[in-house]
Amino acid sequence: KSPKWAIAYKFKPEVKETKLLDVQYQVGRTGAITPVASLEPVYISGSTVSRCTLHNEEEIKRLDLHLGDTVKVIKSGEIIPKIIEVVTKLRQPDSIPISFAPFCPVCNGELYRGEDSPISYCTNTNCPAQIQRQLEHFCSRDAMDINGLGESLISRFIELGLIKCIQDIFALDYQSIAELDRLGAKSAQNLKAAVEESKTKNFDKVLFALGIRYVGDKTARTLASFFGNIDALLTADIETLKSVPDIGDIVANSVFSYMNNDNNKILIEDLRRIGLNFTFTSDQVSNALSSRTFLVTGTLPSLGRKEIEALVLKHGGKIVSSVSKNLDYLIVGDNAGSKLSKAQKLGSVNIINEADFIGMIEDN
DNA sequence: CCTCAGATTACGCAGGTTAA
DNA sequence: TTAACCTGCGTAATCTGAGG
Repeated sequence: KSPKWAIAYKFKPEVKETKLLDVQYQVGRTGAITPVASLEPVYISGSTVSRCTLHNEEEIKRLDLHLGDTVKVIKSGEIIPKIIEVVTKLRQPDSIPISFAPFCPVCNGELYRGEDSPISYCTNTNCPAQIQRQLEHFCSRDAMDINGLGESLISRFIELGLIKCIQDIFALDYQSIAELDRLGAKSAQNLKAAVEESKTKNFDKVLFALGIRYVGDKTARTLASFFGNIDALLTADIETLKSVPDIGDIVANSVFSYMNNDNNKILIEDLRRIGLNFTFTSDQVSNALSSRTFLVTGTLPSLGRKEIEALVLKHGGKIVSSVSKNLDYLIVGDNAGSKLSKAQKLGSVNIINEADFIGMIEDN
């Protein structure tokens, strides 16, 4: 068995030194506080790096970061910036050690960090940052896919008081939006069309969009197809939830408490009234790919990845998110990266192209 | 207890669209 | 033409849940 670093460092990464200018704290959808380093921009392996995640409090301690420190930076896998260490001999003697944010950087709410968790969470459920991230998640491509309503527009709409909660997305006043700076009649019309389009999304996307803790896109689909509709989920007890394949104690409890929270019940009823889809419609047309797993890497000649992934599901196959011995087929396009080399190394994965894949399903 | 995969959070680039 | 923004492509690190 090869050690982990053999995959991570296929090429010896380029190491550059730069300065730590600041540490900012981001608040995620779940309230997780993530420290991010602001760096003096430095050119490494083909692009300029100016920010770098520090993951959590322990990582800051491990590196023993001080403000203004000179740090060594690499791009892991040629993509993701990482601080590997501090050049301590260049440290100013009076420099201040970085201490983790004592409160939520956005709402000043108390932070909570569990006994054996390295991650701190903002405990204020009304934290504006959390609400903004929840809205972004709801509109995002893999959820309701409301084209045009991204990070910056959501932030503007919140500031203008146009949006306070998910329901408000469906009650926007497009005439006043058309008069906003840098928007116009065309933008407003596009946005309206995108919001309407989202009402046709299948139940699994809606369930994912709600942003229930531990329920990502795959778990959402599992739950949607098992229960079939929201009422079955709303009334499911813990035991029933745990009986679903791939659902264990923690996820079952997370779903149960979401479904039994009064605010969430109101949200679901409002969205149902607005016309969102709370019943799962199977779009499966054949069993040609049943019990086989697929993954796409690179850019395919004619189909987008989302299209391929939809086709796999339609024919009864399963999409996985990483290369492992459980992967049956890797569909490879141009500019494939580390997934291809990992699959070749494993040897057990069938490596195919778009045409091969089409061939597998075309008689159905 | 161990292994694997999913969930979450993160960064960079190219390219398209739209308003100004 | 340009600025601003979004989309859609690529990726890693970390933690943690699920299940053998």
